[in-house]
This record gives sequence, C-alpha cells and structure tokens, in this order.
Amino acid sequence: MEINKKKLVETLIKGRNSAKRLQALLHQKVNDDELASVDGLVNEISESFYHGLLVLTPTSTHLGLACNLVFHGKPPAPAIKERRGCYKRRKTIDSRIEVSGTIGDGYSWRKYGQKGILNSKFPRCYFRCTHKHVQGCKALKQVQQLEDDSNMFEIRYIGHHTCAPPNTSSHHRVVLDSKKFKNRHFSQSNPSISTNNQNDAFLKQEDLCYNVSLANDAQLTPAWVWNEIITDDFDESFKSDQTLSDISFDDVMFS
DNA sequence: GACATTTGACCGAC
DNA sequence: GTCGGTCAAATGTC
Repeated sequence: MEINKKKLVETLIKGRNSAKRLQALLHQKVNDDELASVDGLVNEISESFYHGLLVLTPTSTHLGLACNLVFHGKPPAPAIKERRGCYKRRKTIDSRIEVSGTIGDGYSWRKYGQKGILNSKFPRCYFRCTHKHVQGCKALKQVQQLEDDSNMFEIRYIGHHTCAPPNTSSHHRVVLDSKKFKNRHFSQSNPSISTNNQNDAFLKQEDLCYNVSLANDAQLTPAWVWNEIITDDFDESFKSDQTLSDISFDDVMFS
C-alpha cells in the first residue's frame, strides 16, 4: 500500500508540473505551432492523473457494475451553430464510452432527443448538461441499452463539463434526481424500456450504488478522488494552486 | 409558471 | 436515399 501511495504521489506531482507548464504556455499568445505542444501537455496530464487514479481504483469496475472506459483522443470539432437548420453535426469530437449498469453519474442531464437505431432493439437517448445555457456547458451524453438483456447501458460522453463539477454529495443528488425521475417515462415509443419497472430498475441500482458506497467507503471513485485532491489537504501546495483548483475532474481526465 | 420530457421534423454525413 | 444527431413545439410534471 505504501508503494502504491508513493507511486500515486509521484504521478500526481508529475501531473501538477505538467499542468503548470501548460498554464505557462496558455499565458502566452497561443499560435498554431504551440497548439501541438498544448495538446501534448494535456495528454501528459491526463495520463498522469489516470495512472494515479488507477493506483487507487485498480479496476474501473465499481462494486460489480461493469464500467469500462475507452478514450478517444480525437481533435475537438469546430464550434457548432446552435440555430436550427444551420448547425454542424459533430463528426469527430472528444468522446469516451462507458458501459455501466447505472445511468447516473452525479451530473445533471436534460434529455433532448431519442432515436431508434438501425438493427438495435433499444432506442438511443440524447442528453445535454442541464447547465448548457446558464454556464455554457457543452457536455453531451448518449445512452443506449445493450442488447444482451443484461440491463447494462452503453453511455457515450461527448465533450467535457465546463460547469461546476458535482461535489462529494453527488451520490445524494443522483438519488434525489432519480426519485424525481421516477414519475416520468423513460420512453413512450419503446415499451421495452418505458415501463415503470425499468425505471425502478434504474432507481434500485442507483440506490444500491449509493447505499453500498456509504457502507464500504466506496467513495473511492475517480470523481471523488479528484474532488479530494482539489479540496482536501491531500497536497497543500497543490490545493493552493488556484488555477488548478478551477479545473474540474473531467477537464483533466477526459481532455 | 417554470422546467423537463416527448416526438416529429430537419439537417449533415455517408 | 438512408441514418444518426439536433432542434423546437407540444405536452407533462411539480
């Protein structure tokens, strides 16, 4: 455990140093040539924090809920026009795929669409961050139930949250949101996932996740660790770096 | 009344 | 032309 701790400190310190270098770069006028350096540094930061977090959470599974992360380092898409009839479709953009038995992640999402997908039993639901208009958060999320009847969901996250990250009480918020969600229909066009039983299944998984996390100190999720790094006395010098404190977990992990 | 969800239409990529 | 992603009016919920 001591060795793991040391490795964690080393990787996090490396991440901090990379972030400071990135900060210095960003303070200058960034031209096209420097953008490549910025991208490289961001990747370096992501890897450092990711490996550090792997030490704390050796597997990405969370209490039996499969949770496989896949990173796609594609360049961000150009800014899209929001006006209907004149918008750019996102073709290549930062995204990651998570397979999970629960759709909750602590963030607040608003559903903006649903589509039946060719050769797929279940429709795909489209969510955007609730704070899109208030805080300009561009994070998107697509949820589709897997076809193997395992009640697992493929969740694709697109872009990063620029809104305030969920705090340590996020598990609580998930449960509260789920109770609110309970009275709503997940889908009306596809009875296979629109039943209240299906919603109840979501809720039970959410509640289970929350309750077990309290019982077994399962707060040790990447989001929690990140929050601790930023807000706790894990590393006082790190904490005192105001610039870094303003960066969310997703900003570092999934940039 | 405010906010969230549904759903058909619209649009771009292929 | 088809398919997947997004928009926005209509509708629902609190």
